[in-house]
Amino acid sequence: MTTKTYGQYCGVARALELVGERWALLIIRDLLVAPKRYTDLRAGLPKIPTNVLATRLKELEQAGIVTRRVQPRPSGAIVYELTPYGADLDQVVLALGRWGARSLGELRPGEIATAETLVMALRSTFEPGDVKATYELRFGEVVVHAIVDGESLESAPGPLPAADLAIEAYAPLSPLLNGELDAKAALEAGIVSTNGSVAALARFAKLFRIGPTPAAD
Amino acid sequence: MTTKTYGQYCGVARALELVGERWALLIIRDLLVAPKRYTDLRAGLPKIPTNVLATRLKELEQAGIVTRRVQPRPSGAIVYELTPYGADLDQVVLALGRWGARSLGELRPGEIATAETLVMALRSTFEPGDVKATYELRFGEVVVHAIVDGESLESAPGPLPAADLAIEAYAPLSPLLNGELDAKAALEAGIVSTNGSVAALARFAKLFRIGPTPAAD
DNA sequence: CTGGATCCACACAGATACTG
DNA sequence: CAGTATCTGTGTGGATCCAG
Repeated sequence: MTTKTYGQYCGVARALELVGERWALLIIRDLLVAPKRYTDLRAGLPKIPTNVLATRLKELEQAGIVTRRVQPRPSGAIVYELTPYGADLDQVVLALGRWGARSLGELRPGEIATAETLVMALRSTFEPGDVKATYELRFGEVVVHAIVDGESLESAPGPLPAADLAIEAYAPLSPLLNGELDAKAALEAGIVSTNGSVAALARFAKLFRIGPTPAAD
Repeated sequence: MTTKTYGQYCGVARALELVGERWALLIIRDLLVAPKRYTDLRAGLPKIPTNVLATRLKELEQAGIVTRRVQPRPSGAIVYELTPYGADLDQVVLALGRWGARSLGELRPGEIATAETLVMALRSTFEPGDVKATYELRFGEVVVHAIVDGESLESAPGPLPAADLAIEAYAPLSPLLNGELDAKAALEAGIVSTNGSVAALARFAKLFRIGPTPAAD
């Protein structure tokens, strides 16, 4: 947003001037998971017009939120990465995701779920405790993992072959993600399948606030 | 946003579809402080085109975020109020305000500070403790108060005559609001004046994470 | 193939005037 | 007070094209 100000001396207004334009926070969401190239961003946001993506990246770079880096040869690739300042938007994105997930109903036609979305969903619903465990979560082609060690969570795209619990989730994912269904019921309803015990699944569900009544078997 | 979707099965994307349009979160910010009439909203957002305000209110009402209520006679006034669902956006607005406040520099020409902004700034920087105190904060015409009782904070527009500490703040407010100046230095630099002790001011600064090194005298 | 730039059509925002 | 109407301009969407 170049000259489009809200005319308010206010943190909320300033934030919206910087990252309030269309697509900006979705680009940032994807960069919060990992640095990415232009093409990776396009792949994760298939509906973004290429000129809008290019414009946003320039604006975000100008605002000091994103840096554009050219990889050393031979790759020579151009990588977009969040600055520490931009990375501080994680709390904003997580709060938005928590709130918006409640309005997630059925997967609508033409709508996609990416690994970045699943990673942010896990991060936004994580509740620190004293559990130590590793998980792999699959949703069709999309595979992410989570490594929980007490207070800390590390979640990223990709499998985790040695995971304590591997979960296969099917659409609709929303009842699972926003607490309308508990883990045991989800298993029985065939919404998830797992190669672990129901107890392990319930522990997973509790860690990530999935399901209103995490049941142990 | 009626038919403008991001094509992503994602809480962040859904949230942005609901409240990501221009002015929407600023309207919500003001309604988080208190229910308001159309004219009150206009007064707090002088730069919003009236047709945009009307459109947003209709969209937010349709989305179940805002309700439109007609007061009983004789007032007959129309009041806009957040639903519980809409009120849950407080964490989003507070996170945005915290992040954006860091980019708040000088008060720019034509820019205004409202009571709603100050209230949200206090709420977003509050750190629970075991302090029990009341404050009145004045910034020109704008007056807000804060009542702290341990974990709980109640902050709203308007004075609080019996406040333990009354603070008069002058522009630029930003060094005070985003931690570039400590309370004692702010007092000495004439950025604030107070009818309380420096110790009380330092306690206020610490409660609201104002200033890097809350100094006691 | 990556990393964009260019062009066009249009919906939405901005500004202002007007009304029940 | 609480909006609607109208006009204009810019940002967005969508498609295509281009250079390294």
